[in-house]
Amino acid sequence: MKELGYNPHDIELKWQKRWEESKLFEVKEDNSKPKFYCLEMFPYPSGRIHMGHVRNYSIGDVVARYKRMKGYNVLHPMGWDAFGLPAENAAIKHGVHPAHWTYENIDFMKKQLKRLGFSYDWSREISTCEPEYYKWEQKIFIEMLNRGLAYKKKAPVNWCESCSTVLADEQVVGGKCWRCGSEVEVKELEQWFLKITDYADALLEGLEKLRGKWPDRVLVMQENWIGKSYGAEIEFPIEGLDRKIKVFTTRPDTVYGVTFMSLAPEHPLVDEFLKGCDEKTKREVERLRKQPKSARLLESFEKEGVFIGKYCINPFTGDRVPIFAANFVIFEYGTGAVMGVPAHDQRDFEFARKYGLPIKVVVMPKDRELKPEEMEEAHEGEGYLVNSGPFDGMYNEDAKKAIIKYMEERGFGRGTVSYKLRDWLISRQRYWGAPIPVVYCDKCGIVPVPFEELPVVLPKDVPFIGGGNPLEKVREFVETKCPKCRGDARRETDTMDTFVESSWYFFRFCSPDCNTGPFDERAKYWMPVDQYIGGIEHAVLHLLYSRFYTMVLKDLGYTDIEEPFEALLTQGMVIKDGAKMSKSLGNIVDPDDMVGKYGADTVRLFLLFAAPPERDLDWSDHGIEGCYRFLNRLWRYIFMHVDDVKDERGNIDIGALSNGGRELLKKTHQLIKKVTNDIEKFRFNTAIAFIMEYLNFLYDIDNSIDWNNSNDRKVVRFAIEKIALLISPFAPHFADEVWEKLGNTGFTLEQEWPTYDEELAREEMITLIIQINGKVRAKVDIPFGLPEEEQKRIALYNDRVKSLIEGKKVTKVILVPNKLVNIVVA
RNA sequence: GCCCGGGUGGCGGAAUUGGUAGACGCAGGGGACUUAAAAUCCCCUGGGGUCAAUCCCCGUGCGGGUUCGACUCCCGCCCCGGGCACCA
Repeated sequence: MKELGYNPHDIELKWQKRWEESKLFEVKEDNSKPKFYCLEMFPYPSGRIHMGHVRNYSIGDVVARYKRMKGYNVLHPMGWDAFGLPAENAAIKHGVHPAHWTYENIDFMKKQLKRLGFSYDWSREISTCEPEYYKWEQKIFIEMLNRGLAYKKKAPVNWCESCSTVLADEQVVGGKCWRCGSEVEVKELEQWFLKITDYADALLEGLEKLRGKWPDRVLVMQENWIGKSYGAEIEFPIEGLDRKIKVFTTRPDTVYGVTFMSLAPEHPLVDEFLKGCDEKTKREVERLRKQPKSARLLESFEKEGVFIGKYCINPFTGDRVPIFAANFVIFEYGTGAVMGVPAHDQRDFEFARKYGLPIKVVVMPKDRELKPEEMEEAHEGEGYLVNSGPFDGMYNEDAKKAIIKYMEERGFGRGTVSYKLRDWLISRQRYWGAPIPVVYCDKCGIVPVPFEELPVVLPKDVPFIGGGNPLEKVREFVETKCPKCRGDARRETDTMDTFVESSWYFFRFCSPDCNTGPFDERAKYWMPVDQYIGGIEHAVLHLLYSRFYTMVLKDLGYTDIEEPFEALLTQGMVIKDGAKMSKSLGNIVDPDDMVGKYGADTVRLFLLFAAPPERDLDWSDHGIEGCYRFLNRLWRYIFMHVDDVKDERGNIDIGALSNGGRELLKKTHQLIKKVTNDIEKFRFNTAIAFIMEYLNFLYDIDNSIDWNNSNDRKVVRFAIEKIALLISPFAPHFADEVWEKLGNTGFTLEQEWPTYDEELAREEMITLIIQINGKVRAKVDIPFGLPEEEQKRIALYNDRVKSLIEGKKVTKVILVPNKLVNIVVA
């Protein structure tokens, strides 16, 4: 018997070659099998794969391989989110062309992924920077433009100076750029937007369908982001002018308590009123306007207002109400105007106290009497209306409805809803992105590029010197003819946000070679994605945009799918020494080093074993050592016995087994059951733990196996074969090597997932726990399934129990059959 | 402030339709093998008590409660991570 050491490097390269040669991972539509679309978020080709990628893709590979063995026709593609700023920054810094930089990275990272042995159908690989890809993105954009879903407007937008481009709201995190972390400023610019707000309700309702299949926190984050609130619009006439101020409020029940009005400093009415104001007031308002938006949005920021000399009339009371420009009012939210009710809104309360404005109580709590002069804070809770004319005495929740009805009948207000979600700003003033396919003509205005002329190809020859979009400097690109009138025209030089590419790439994977549209009927077979796996950081970015795009594609007639991702798994970060791996902390562990040292199977196994997928994973150099030891130990066991059992095929005669053989058979069925159930629940860590436990068991009973008994040997063969199949999703190279050593042909991936026999998996002996008053006092091994009375009797007549309960009164005996007896004594 | 997670040995983590707390791995200690080391194999390892035990007490962030029995359920807190937040 020769015993060779475990050599992951040789084994892994051998199987990777064979998988590739046999096109094992390539799939076609096949109606005879149920389909399963398993997708992991595709990477940005930044240069090297990092441990977070490896974790993400290891999880995905378990799912894809397991489902394949379960008989599904599995689509498991991979590609590149290839447009983006780092490529362009590299060009400016090092003088390499972004395309060159990107393709080199793709090349390198693809090799890394292949070396890890993931089961991707590489024939479907896509890179979003290719004209064959973004051509369709441009077509969809034009269709959106034609439907009014894409539009251009001048608006205050987020500007990142260090990236020298604008950002969408979702891409500003805590006032900082999501990519580079530098402070974002507000600029007034004319920009392209996508009308995601048209889909606010659909996006919200869609979340209901995803409940239970997406993590709750992602649903909550999207819900918060959409920020739907119910309320009313109320119109306040302006004194001495035939104009009205429209406010949005969620508390129409407090309208009788309005004592001032506040407008966002940017509100157009403020400009009008300022005309009649003195210089000091003008300067004050100007000062408020100049306060940086990011600072203004902090709760701790001082609330300031300026009286701008005008009054409006409360349509309910006829009261004269002074109008302020106030820095806490956000122009973009609601109507940019807020009615001030100091008695019932904390912020208004503070404002009123600061500027000496009256406080009028209109909602009285049940249990106490509010007196304005004694109040220390606003009463924002429930109560009954007072000082509210015809609504006095009404419970405030009922009053909301009654007041809305009242003003709707009289025409100065109505019930409405408001959203926090704003339209998606997609223009980027950078080169390395998909060109926005429109031209500007002095005569015809904004003209979309006709379909036949797509794609608008990104010119290759541009100067990368930094400072502004290089496309503007390319005359051959900018100077063009108007598609309508053929006159001189200017081409749009903004490119699209790279989140646009990733909003529909999962459709493209279904038919990546389609040249008649973004995708074809094959998408109907594959979509939706059955299991999507990626980081939580995309909760309101990519995952929201993709849902929006899918809905748009449905409305444009491209698909019937409503939600792109049927189920979502968000994996945690890989951290080291309590912090996220980063260059600055110097705690990066490079996957290549680990693969070089231990092999891909060990690296994958460790990432799956060290923590459940959704939780953060602490990288441990010792921990991976343990997984390597485990594979070595498993290898040794198998090669100690493989020659003895290799030819022992055929049915096992259970009656002819030794005790050891019978035990092993039972434990093997338990193994199949445990691993199967755990994978179904994404509990890969406990599945692997049980395989480890099983291996310890194999060593323990090695001497109890009757090696002269052919049936015992058959059981050992059975055990080794099942291990190979069960470990295949976690350590596929190892699995195929074992499979082959057993004299089998083909790949484990092509085998059926093992099934277990409930009867054979059952323990015939169980440990009965005997408690007295809830404390464990004895344990006794008894056969499974004894009559209940018998189990109680065994407990009560146990020697130790007898001595402990002697002289005491047994008041109750509780039995959990085959598990536990609790004897309650007085 | 509001909304989600989470708090279990020296560490990563097991165990919840309420039923042996600490599986598995790491680290640590002891032993075997070896001239030696590495590798491997075996044993021990939550805290405390007792000469010792197959014994007793304590123990799942804290304080109460429900229950024969609580890591698990309920009430009130504390701490950590994340999201939202002057949103009218």
